[in-house]
Amino acid sequence: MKASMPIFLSSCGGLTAALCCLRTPTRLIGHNRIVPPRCETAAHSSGQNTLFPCRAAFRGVRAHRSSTAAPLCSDTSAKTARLQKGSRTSLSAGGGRTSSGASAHTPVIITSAPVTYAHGTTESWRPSSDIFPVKSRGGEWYLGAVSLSRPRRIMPICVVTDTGTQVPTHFQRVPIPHLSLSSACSDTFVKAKVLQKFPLASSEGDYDYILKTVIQEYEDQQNLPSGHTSINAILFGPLAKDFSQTVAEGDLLVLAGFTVGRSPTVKKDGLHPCNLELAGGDVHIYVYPASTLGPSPSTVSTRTRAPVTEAAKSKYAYVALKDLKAGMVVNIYGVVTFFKQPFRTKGTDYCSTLKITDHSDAKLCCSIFSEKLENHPQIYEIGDIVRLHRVKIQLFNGTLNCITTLGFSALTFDGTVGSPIVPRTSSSSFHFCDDDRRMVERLRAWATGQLALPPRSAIPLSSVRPRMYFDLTCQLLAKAVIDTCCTLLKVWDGTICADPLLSVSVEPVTLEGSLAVTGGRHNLVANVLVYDNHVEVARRLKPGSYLRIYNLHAVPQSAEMPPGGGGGGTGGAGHLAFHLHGGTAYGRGIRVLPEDSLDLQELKRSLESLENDMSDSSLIEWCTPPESLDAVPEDSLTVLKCDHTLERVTLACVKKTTPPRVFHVRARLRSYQPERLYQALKLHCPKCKALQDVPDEEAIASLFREALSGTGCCSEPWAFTGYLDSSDPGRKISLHMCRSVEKGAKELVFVEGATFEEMSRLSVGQKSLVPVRSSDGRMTLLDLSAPFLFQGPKQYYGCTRCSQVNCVELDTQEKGEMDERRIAEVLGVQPLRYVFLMKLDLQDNSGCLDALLWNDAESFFCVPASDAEASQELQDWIQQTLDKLCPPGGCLEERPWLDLCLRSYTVEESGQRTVCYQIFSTVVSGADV
DNA sequence: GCTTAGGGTTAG
Repeated sequence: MKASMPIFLSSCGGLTAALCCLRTPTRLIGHNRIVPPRCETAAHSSGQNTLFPCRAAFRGVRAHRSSTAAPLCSDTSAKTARLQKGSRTSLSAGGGRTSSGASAHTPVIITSAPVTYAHGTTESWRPSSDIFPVKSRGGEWYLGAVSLSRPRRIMPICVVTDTGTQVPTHFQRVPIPHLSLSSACSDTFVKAKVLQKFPLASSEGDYDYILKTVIQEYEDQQNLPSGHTSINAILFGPLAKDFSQTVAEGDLLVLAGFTVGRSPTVKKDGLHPCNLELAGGDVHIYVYPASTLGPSPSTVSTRTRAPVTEAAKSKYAYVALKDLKAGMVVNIYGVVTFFKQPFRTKGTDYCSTLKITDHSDAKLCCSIFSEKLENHPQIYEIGDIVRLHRVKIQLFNGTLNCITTLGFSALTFDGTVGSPIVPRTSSSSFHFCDDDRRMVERLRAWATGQLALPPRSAIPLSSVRPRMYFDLTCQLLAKAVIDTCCTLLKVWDGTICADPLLSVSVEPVTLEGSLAVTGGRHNLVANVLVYDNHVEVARRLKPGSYLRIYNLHAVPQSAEMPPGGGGGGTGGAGHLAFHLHGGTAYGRGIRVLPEDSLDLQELKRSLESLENDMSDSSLIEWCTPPESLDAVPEDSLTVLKCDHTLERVTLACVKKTTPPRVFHVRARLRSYQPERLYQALKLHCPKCKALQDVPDEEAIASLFREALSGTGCCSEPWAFTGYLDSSDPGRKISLHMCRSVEKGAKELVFVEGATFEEMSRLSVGQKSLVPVRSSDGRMTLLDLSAPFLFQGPKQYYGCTRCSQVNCVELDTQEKGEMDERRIAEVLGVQPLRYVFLMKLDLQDNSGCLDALLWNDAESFFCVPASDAEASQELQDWIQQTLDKLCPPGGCLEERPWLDLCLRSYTVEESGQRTVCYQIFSTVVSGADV
């Protein structure tokens, strides 16, 4: 006898069995087990630290991406000459420029290096259409055909003198921090200032010349995204030569037609991990000479901006701290020995408290008042050097201190000997000269020899011990408001704490940011609880930014926390939580460190070595905002039905996280198993979790034939028995009705002596037929590998393990109809449930992933599996659906996108843990209408 | 125009 050996689905099983079953649907697999997800409803309920990336973290990004074609320059005054709408520039061969519009509407750009043709040129022209295409229409510049002529050598570098010029509206600006290896470069541009231009170099490769330049995102946007704002751009060939001749440091560029490559110097220069490569005819560069630019945009810190004036001698006098007297208004220099980040006073201002000393060995406490945070000195650590202008010396409690007076300003410098002397300031205009440089160097050198100066207190997470107070330099990954006086910050610094870290989970919707970049690695993420006055600062922090948190307290948990309690914290005794207590004692506070801060070097090294350990894609994950996925214009063929709002992530991101988790992904269906639908239909025992194939008809027919031999008389007290002629001469088919027929169970008929084919024919239009055989004078069911119940076209199976059938004794007290469940119960049969089980091979731009379609498969197709089993029409419908999701023969790029809700979970089999994924809460479009 | 703070651990 051919019997189905089931696959078992229980709490200790594995995925492989199910997949085996998919691959070899008619072969029977025994005693393997599959784990259904332990966490059926909420991935974060397991107590693990789970994160659901929140859209809010990228709000700024989206806002930016939607605003295409921002004016290149803010000056769009009426003096800007423009072409009339629809007009076209043409230039005569004989000399003077002619235009279909008035001369007042002549474009004032146009250059083709090495000779620049600018507004008012007397160069002679003739029509040509093969030159750098520029067209002005409605006041905007387009890349399109234009008839300018007499090009000598036409290169795609344009010097723009019209400050109202705009880029074509279909071009989209990409902020440099958002560039990644996977960036789509067509119809995009970057807008950046030339920080550094290296000398033109000759090259032996495909190009004769090569030139490197460092450009920086042009800071004219509110909420400039965090990340690397400076990037290397490499120009090749004639372009490099022209760039060398045309462009100067300080110029503003608009670059289009570039490609993005990996920067080989990222470790050395600490700039963007990618570089821009510019070669060939697709490249277009608009150059806005520094002289034509207005004042620098003011929305972003100008900490690295070059001073406006630089002279050898200072026009300011600085007083040594030992020479200060009460009542003086002075300019001073000092080395910071204590400081508090600006905090709100009871008055109108923020106050920074600092204590400084200098080579005269005097000490001075300073109170800096300003209602603008940017006017406060940007002090990152003890040892920094400050220059304070116009402070008033006063006596308080017998000691001198100083406070700000009108005209106060501050510069801050890193205190490390030998490091670049770059003043930190928000002021666009400040005086800085060689005297200042010498003063900073002198104070640095002096401070280095001062043992009395307090040590710097920033340490990595790996050095943190329980109960310590310390300063942490870190990157903010995500944050969540806990209540009005507490905010949670999830941070990391790339090092692993020796003590286990407390894990704090919060409602997914409240979390802003993403932990995806950590790849789900344990003990990397510190949970910082920020209290009281620091909540205001925390509210302004953007995930991805770099922070220094001062006087952070490592607090070991005293006892095991109750599951789900205590604000979602999990972890046993000794797990470290980090508290930034209220108040400003010991300089407690938070400071955002700029991307290019020297103070971030160690952190970046740690994060870099982590990244090297992880796949390259992790970098791309971090650099690529999820909005790039949103940009996919196609509609999805599936619809999410879940009630949670999750940031959509890539499949690579899904694979990097630790289960259990829930994700939203958008992917294409590369293939699916099994290929034949009937093989996807399984029988599942809800009791023992066994999963088995639906027996094929031949096997069932064989069971029925075997049962014929046992036919004989039995002594069941049937209420009624009728007989039918069978297809075999002499064989009768008995139809028994039990005594309960008198009570209403009349549609339950026991059929003895029928073949499977006869049984199938008999069941047409019948409510409930149960095939039986006689054994030792008693009536019993057939082997449970055959259906135990026929209802019209539907056939029901029982679990051979869990059913307890002896003889059929149907002396029930039933009244009315019995459904299949009740019939099974009365017969002692544990019914099996029809289920779908498929493996979908998904792919997106980041990679591929196998996901099971199982528990939610019926709702995915909106077809009950038991109905599909009996309905050719429904099976055809499912097959057509699968053909739509994964058109046979088509290439992957042509396949539709599918929005999917995925859940990850772990299964354990033979001591091996495997991560599995299932599709949930997803419905094929139109299936549910 | 004046005031604010005036260092020195929360107690979650």
